[in-house]
Amino acid sequence: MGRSPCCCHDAGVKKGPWTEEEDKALVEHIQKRGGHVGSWRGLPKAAGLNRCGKSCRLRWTNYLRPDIKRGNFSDDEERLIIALHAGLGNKWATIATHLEGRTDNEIKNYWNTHIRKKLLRMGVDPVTHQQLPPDHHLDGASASLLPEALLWAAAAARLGGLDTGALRQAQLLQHLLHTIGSNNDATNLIANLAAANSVLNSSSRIVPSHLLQDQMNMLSGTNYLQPGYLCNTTSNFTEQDVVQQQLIKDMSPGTSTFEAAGPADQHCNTTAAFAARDVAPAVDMLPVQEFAGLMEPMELQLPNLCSLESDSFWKDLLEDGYRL
DNA sequence: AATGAGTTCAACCGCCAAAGA
DNA sequence: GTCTTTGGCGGTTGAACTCAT
Repeated sequence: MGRSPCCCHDAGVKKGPWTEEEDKALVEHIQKRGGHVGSWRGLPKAAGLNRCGKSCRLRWTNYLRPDIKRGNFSDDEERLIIALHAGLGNKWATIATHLEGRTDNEIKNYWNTHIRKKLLRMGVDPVTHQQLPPDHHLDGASASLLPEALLWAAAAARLGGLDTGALRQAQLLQHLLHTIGSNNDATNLIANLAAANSVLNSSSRIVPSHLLQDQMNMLSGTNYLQPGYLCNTTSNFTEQDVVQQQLIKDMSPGTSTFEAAGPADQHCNTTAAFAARDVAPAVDMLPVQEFAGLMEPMELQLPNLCSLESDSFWKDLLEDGYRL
């Protein structure tokens, strides 16, 4: 025999919205035990609640826990959710572990009510993160792996046990991905990916050659990196981004390539400007030299580059990518 | 002010893997 | 080793709220 049946099936157990009194009883009970719940099944009786243990757990984890952050999602949080969802899919609990004080339920709700609609308005499939065809009818093959997800997986596999140098490489790669996301020229993108591979660490490449080839094959048959996908996705918060604030300072107003960029890209603010100036060299330029020149000033700014995330964040994210 | 449509989000439902008996 | 429960997860619902007419 196993354990006794779950209380959830008991008749007379209250359901629906929680009252203030119930909240108070639950919080006081858990606090009395030093924040340790023990058995959720036994909790309602011990706390004097006519509720199912499962309902108590949900109420505590999604609403009453003291470390839950209230209020609107910040722009950084929104960007992080999109990036994590691109790699992890609907794994809300895993995504929630990367957003301090946010619950999986809250993130799921925010995705379904805000981000999902936003992406659809932009013509981006919120499931695959690929651009929808003009008629918005997806074919089955469009659910292929993302370039970003593939790169993350490759980076994670490559890094294994993280050290400072490897972490730095990952940060640079992350920034590169963000930058090239606003570039509409697949040829230049491939050239710069190859360059990045060479420059980041010539003795220990982040992106294995065969995966880079996969990227090239994928990009040649996809419209994922259409103008403004990532930069439009993030267009309402990149102004606050530390990296881009730095880039604004670096930009000279009369830079010809910036002025030559289309209105849509200019709308994408500094990310597009950065891409137009530095990451989209003519095909006949030497990509390695171009990229080396690009990375040099960035490396000096590294302490600010990923101010949003801690080292453990990156380690966790890379491990998630590896498990994909 | 009344009403209906649209939106939000707390809570529930059902499934599954892990663990206990 | 098998059966059963528990805890956790993702999907879904519906009451409350907001907005437009």
